[in-house]
Amino acid sequence: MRESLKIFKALCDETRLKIVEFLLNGEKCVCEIVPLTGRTQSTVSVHLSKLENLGIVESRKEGKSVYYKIKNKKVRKILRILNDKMN
Amino acid sequence: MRESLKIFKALCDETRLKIVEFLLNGEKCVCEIVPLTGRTQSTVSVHLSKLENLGIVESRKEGKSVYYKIKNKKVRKILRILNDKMN
DNA sequence: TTTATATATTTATATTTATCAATATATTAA
DNA sequence: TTAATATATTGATAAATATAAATATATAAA
Repeated sequence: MRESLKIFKALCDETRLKIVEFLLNGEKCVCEIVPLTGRTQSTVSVHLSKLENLGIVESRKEGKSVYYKIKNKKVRKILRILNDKMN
Repeated sequence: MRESLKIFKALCDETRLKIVEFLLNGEKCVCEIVPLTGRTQSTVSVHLSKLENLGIVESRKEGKSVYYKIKNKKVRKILRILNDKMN
């Protein structure tokens, strides 16, 4: 699948978009991501897997916790443009 | 719905992405868009409606033909970034 | 007016998707 | 080792989606 289509498929769901926008602030623990979304832990885990499979985020394990961060640089650029009030 | 989510929902389907990328070259007639996609006329028409409802494109009628063009400026920017080979 | 053409709408269907509950796995603490 | 905690996986289900065929509508041509 083309990278651009991967990015759009990753971000076309409200829950995943919210997660990725949260990760714009830097690496976050799953335990922080779950309450942010208002979804169950299993649902969020599925979304994170999907984001990782699409190459949008990457994860790192530390003890019992798992941390996710944005991997794809174009995602940052795109979200910056979209969240900019100007133009 | 937020504009960013609208854009991602518009472009997360291969057929719609192909259509919108084609429209980057300027206004096009439906009769040109249909064969490009490899889908039936009715399917393409449904996709064009969806793109219009999401505020991504706009249409103009001229005789028996209908022409579509990109309306949302951010869509152009985003696709430019994604189709750029450089990082 | 009748016919042909371009596009839109409707209906049906198969596939994909988001979600949650339940369970599994891995790691740390007791 | 056992219990507690964090995250992932699985299975079930309801909702959304993409698609095509059939039909409707609008316009132009004969």
